[in-house]
Amino acid sequence: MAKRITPRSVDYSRWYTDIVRQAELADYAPVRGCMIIRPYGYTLWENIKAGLDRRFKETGHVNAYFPLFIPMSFIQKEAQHVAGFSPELAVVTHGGGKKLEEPLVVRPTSETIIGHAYAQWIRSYRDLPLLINQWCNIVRWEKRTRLFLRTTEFLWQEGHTAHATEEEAVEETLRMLGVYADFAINDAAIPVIQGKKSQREKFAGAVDSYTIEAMMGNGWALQSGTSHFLGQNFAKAFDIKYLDRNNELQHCWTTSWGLSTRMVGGIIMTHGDDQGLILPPVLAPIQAVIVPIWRKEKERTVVLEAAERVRAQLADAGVRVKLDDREEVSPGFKFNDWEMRGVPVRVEIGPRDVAQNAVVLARRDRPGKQGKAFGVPADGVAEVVKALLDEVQAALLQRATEFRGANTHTGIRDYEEFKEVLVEKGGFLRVHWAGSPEDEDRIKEETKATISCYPLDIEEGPGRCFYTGQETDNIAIFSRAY
RNA sequence: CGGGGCGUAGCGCAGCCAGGAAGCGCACUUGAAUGGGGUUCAAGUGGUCGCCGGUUCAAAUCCGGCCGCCCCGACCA
Repeated sequence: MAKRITPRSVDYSRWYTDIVRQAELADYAPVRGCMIIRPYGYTLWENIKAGLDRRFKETGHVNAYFPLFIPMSFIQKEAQHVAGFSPELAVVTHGGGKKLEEPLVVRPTSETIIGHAYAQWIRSYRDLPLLINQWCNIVRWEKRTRLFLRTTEFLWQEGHTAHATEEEAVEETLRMLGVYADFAINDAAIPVIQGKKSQREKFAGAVDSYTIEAMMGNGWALQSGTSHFLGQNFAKAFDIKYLDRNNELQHCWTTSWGLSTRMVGGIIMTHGDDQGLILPPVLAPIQAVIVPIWRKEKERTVVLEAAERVRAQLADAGVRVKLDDREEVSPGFKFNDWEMRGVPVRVEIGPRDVAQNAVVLARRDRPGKQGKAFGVPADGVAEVVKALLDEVQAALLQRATEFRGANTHTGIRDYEEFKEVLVEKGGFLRVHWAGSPEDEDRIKEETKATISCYPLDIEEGPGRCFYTGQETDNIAIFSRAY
């Protein structure tokens, strides 16, 4: 078996691509920048969807579907929006063999077409708030693409809400940011920082953009979900108005928030190691895999019977389990194969185990013998496995949190030190910041680092900006970013 | 869109400079033995050499054009 993963230390991008291809998450499509999401990768996405969708419903949102095609004129109604998205639009100019009167944009996001609908649906304050989400595909003509992280077409959800007051809309924006953070931390085991985007990095058309930022295994930041306070920008562009209690016509305040298949890339780069993928149990398509081991034909039968009993026991307990009864590959091969695919827990059953009515359990997050428990009684193994899955879930979050802590640098006093730390250590540089957008641009040009966010929770007191020397309360996190 | 690299079997590559029978490793198929950390042996299957054109008796190889992919930059979830 020649399947090998390029070690992270040799080439981090190749390591990433190797995992995506070899774990069969996705393949390149015949069209540039597009990907085929394979069943294993798609099941992971389905589990992400389930975790988010449940949270959306719990917070009062409902799902709907809006069209893929958006009239070009819609995109042009909001000045910032059109400026931001024009370069990456895919446009349909012909239909049914004829040139269209008005070109249709393949949705790069749906604020405009949803705004159009909201303008018709909303009449009175009694219609508010309007809380709708949609799951769909998106097309943005990106110059440079990478599987899951940035593809020409991707899958996501986009929530779009309309509110009577600014306060309510801001509250919604932050509530959904919190929902994303809760999902990332508890389901994906990815510690994230909730923060505000700099004006330079915010969504085209938003008043303020908020983000959950995660640290990848190479120290780079990944914006893993965003929530936008849109003010009245789109309400004004699309005439989304309501009559308030005093019978006065008011513009609505709107929000939008999205999380995409990029999250899959985040999971890979947060947890994976040189053996391959490591999936958090809550989201893993297969939570436990059973590898039977035998020598002789007689052993084969009893081992497979025992393995099947364990499989049934786990399945009944609600564990997503697979019995790998392939005969053409050796147990050793299967160990490596499932490790590469990131399955959190492996159950090994051989003749010796059957003899003592026991199994061997191995956890993916601890390689080799350290992660193995021998002689686990087969009766009641389901409870043990479930507890182990919880343990692995917690351990992944803890490890990622410690990694982020170890690679977050504070107390940087000046620009020289900033550059030195960035080059030598990388990771997040958490600094006092009072610079202008132009300063931000200059730093990006000189160091490639950007402001990944202004974190919302700040323990630091006032301090001196490392760049301008000004006294400030404001904290920024700089880093290289995807 | 600029810089670099690469297109030969499913994957990774050699062959090209110096034109003359399309090869190697892995994967795949079949059989046998094996099976507690990437098993071994044997026999097989599989190719419009990225595409189009040119030179030549003869092109994977030389010449011209085009296309695609990967990496690095400017732009972005």
